[in-house]
Amino acid sequence: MPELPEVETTCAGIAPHITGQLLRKVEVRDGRLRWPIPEDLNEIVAGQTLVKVTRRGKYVLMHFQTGGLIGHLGMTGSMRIVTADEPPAYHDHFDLCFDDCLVRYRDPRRFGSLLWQDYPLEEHALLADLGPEPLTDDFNVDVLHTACKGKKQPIKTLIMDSKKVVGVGNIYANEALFMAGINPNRQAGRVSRKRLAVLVEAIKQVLADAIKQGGTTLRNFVDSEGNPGYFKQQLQVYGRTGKPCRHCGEALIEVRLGQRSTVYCRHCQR
DNA sequence: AAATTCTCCTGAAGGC
DNA sequence: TGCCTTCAGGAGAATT
Repeated sequence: MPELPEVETTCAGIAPHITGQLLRKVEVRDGRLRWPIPEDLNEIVAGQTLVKVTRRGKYVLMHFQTGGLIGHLGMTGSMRIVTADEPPAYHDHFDLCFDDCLVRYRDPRRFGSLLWQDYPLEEHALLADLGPEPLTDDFNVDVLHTACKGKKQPIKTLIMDSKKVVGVGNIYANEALFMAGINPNRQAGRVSRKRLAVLVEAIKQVLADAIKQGGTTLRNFVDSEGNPGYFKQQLQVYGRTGKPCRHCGEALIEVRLGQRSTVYCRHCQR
């Protein structure tokens, strides 16, 4: 499942191949994604030149002349560069056909999306209310402290709320909370400012480390097979229910928070 | 207003 | 071996 680091890796992987190129056509084989791919998308964007590729949260933004494509990889989406003679496989739902190559989108569970927005892109409903980027200075202890003030919701669900901060998925939320020594169940408003500062740094570090990992698996990513980057990194808690905490040895426990599996150490995380 | 639950989907994994 | 059920989860929508 693509998390922010995988999206970052995807953007970095496709950008050099398509930046400055003319988009000839959007070839949609199955437009039934999270939201249907707009019927008139090809009419709008075909013939426009790609100016740049950026990322906002987990959204891939392809900036053209009059607006941009807003892509999301959902749970199982991937974008890779292929040549025009490569036949599409099952679940390859659309191609962005540029002059020299195609961006081929594959997504078995179809939780992803492809939408269009005229400039300015941030006016799109999906982008308008997003919180700060976690790896910039816009995400800091002041912002998080304000967001947590008076909140009774668990700290874990708060940091996974894209209106508070973008790009913190379930895996990295688990890992960051372990790194910060904070119990995922703890009410957000009852985490001290000092500990929130530690959490901010943990989130930044976990994501930055994963981007480094993602960078190392870029080739796999483009090749097709290969595990996503986070499988290669040393996960401390996610997927380790019942196994010994790497700090104290106590068995890690799992609970459900907001329908998401939450793993933590009762001893190390308060 | 805030917090929780539901929803989309398919492939993998587990049970018998 | 095969069929069934359960689970995973991003994140907006719906509900409490």
